[in-house]
Amino acid sequence: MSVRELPKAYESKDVETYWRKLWEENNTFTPDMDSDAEPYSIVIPPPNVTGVLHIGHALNQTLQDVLARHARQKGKKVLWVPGTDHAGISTQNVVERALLKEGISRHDLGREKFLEKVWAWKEEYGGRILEQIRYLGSSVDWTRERFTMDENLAKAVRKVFVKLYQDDLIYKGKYIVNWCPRCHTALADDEVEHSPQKGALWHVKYELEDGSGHIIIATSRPETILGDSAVCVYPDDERYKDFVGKRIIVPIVNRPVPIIADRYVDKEFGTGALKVTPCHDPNDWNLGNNHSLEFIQVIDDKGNMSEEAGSYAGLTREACREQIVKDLDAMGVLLQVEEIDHSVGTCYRCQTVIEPYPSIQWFVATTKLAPKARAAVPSQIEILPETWTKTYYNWLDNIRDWCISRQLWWGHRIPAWTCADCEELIVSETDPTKCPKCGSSHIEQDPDVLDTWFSSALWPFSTMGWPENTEDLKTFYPTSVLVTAFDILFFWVARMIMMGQHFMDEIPFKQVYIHALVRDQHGKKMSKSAGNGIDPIDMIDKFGADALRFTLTAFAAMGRDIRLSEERIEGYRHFVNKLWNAARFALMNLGTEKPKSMPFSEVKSLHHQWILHRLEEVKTDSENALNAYKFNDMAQILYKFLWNEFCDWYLELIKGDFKGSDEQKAEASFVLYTVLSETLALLHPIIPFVTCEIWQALPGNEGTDLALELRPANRPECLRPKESEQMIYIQDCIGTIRTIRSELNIAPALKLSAIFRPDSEEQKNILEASRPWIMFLARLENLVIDADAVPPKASASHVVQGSEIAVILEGVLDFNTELARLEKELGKIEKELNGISAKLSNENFVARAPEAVVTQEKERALDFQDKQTKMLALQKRFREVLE
RNA sequence: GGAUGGUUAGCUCAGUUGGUAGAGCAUCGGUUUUACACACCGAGGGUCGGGAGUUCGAGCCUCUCACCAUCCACCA
Repeated sequence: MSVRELPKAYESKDVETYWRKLWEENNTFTPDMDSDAEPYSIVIPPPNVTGVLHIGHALNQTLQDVLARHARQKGKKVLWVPGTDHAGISTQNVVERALLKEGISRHDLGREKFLEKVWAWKEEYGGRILEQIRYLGSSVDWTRERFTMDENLAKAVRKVFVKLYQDDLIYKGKYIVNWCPRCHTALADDEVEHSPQKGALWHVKYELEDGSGHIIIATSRPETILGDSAVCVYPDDERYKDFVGKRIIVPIVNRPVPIIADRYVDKEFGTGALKVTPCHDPNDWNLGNNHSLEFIQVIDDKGNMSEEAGSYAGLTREACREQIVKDLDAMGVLLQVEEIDHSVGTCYRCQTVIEPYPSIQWFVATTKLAPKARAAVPSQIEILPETWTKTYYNWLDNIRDWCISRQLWWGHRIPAWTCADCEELIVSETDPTKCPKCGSSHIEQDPDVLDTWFSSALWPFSTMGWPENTEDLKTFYPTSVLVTAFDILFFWVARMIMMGQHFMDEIPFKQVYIHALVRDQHGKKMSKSAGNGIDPIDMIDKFGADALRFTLTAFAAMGRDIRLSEERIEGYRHFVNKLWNAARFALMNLGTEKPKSMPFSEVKSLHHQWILHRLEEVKTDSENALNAYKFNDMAQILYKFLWNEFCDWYLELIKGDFKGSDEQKAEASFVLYTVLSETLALLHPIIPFVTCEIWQALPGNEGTDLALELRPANRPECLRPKESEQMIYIQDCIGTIRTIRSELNIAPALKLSAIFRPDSEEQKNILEASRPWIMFLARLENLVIDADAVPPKASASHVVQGSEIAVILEGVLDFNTELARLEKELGKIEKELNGISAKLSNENFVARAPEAVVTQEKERALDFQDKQTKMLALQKRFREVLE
């Protein structure tokens, strides 16, 4: 590779394409298994194979990449596993919809043909989201790409299922489950989303069979009246006490049913009497079992009224409700319609209203696995931010068994068979050919597949080759950290912990970092349907991947959601460009030779000492920030250093050096090269493309890849707090003159004269040494440094750290303006002094505050008094000019 | 109903054992100072949601109220 020169403007597109290709062709991010380095591993939260990269993925990817690249820089053996999830319902829906456009349903094709179609779809479009992840520059190991339906992962799934079954942790049974009539499958409790909706309570009169009275029942689902098999009241309820044990007539169907009593009923709600429909409500299901009631199923698997519904059979549940309400009204038993707000469960994939539906399903006894998973936090697994720990506990403490069977075709088919002859249930890792009990070959595999999250729960070890005891597994399990959003804490994180504990005898990750959800400017969750989404690919096209990455990193404060807008990304594009131009400036001055290195102890000039000192601080601070997962702090520390210190001051200060002596040039070249190189390395985890591009353009780096370089080591000998303070003093002096210029509206081109009156010998020396900088940066033509100098009356002055700075204004401007400025400044000082003296005159403060605080306040008071005295003198002098 | 987070400059947000309120963007004024107008120099702008308490001292700790989010549970 030859040296590639930096064009005048940063062109993200070409640069990103170049490096992406290079990294992939060289397998740059495939770990060296022979190395003895400390392992560091992350598994990607596998996005749905149907997915399109959204901004949340981009955040998730960026943070993981920052961690992975940083770990690599620390010399660790890093593995970051990429892959996708087969996403049962979503994918099946997508393919079904596509087929429907051709007028074909999956039933027309049959299971086998349909699955072929899904696989074909996956081959064609399933790589899309990984393709998009590539655009972000994620340093994953592409040679280890996984899919939850890969052969080996399927093997893992079967082994896990069989083992859990043998351990009595998987069981099969008939239960009322959440059923999506549109997707035509069961859903787990946490796959049901509750959304508030306007509804009604219909008050319906039920007559007692013996004619001795009636009970008014309030129901929000009148269509289920058809399936009523009891009326339930609270045991001691005065209103209904005498009715318990009698029979009551269900209207419409005229069915006599028992009146039962159960503490489950809430006396306060509605009329305090509950109609019981065991087949269509989970609570009623329990009542039905406990009280041995009749189970009458009036709604079928498609959400339509069944044969049991008599004349209503065939109607949709919505149409039936309408009709029944009319009929009840006609019969005169509908007494009242009360509007209510309640929440309705909907399918998290298609938003169809969930129907509680009794059916035979498979369950994982998560109630038994939960206590151990709970105990792992925080002793073995640290959840960050810590506040999520409580949420995690809360969920596990209230967990119910996990329904894992789905009535879909796309997914891991349940490895269970039933013998048609003897009804033996066979659960096996390998496909059986005959019944082990009766020897019959008439065996049928269970038609259901497993919940997508079942295979996802195995992801940390299945991707590494389990159940084989592979090198990957030995080296990289448990993984170092899991980075994810909180919305899948339950779906995924908790279940991975359970499975890891059960099958690996070890937790799957040591830390869980929960990052923010990305919202729009108004705090709304970004979504395609709301139309407020920011497409990361668009942003990359417009501003570059680095700009997007830096933005996301800078916004990733712990425990807070991110409100993102395009302007923010554009803003950080400026930062990338700033870095680019700083590098161009450096290259211009450095030439083509790598500067000759020198011992840092021989770096004598104040500005070099200062920037090297600051670089050390930045190394430490940014590292500490990242170790604490304070990504935003890390980004900000680097941003400010690069822009406000390196560019705004250091590059300006060395302009003179490059016009100066050979010695000056050599020193400046060496320090500039060092600081730029190391800053690039520090920034690299956040903005890999631009830093790599600049790096390879630096003399001596031809053909090298910054992604493979170690993080610059600390150099304690470069820490020079004292010299750093001195540099800041010089900056303050220059700033003061600039402020005077600006406030008095002095043309920038006009060169001025100034008198500095240092407060000490030390200050004098510093000022003398910095004379060229002050003259250049403050645009002076004449500078006197002398404690005894007397500034002319016509001058504007200011006090910096005890030294007076006077800008001579001889015939330059309006003196009233300067007087006004002085007065304003004096006002500020007085306000400060009042505050401090109020404190110091407070006996309690002096007596009780720590001595250091009191001393500090006293010193501040002295400083301000000194400043005040000097400025009052100036004011006086100035007034004399005006007279 | 239970829980969590938030309320700080016009906007988006930092603020680490309580000790001088910060940044970026936006605004305003000025600038062809040979890396960068995606820039440079400078300025203005906050009774830290309301109230009470603890303390010498509160953006930070306690209580309370309000509003905005979010999660969990759910009543027929």
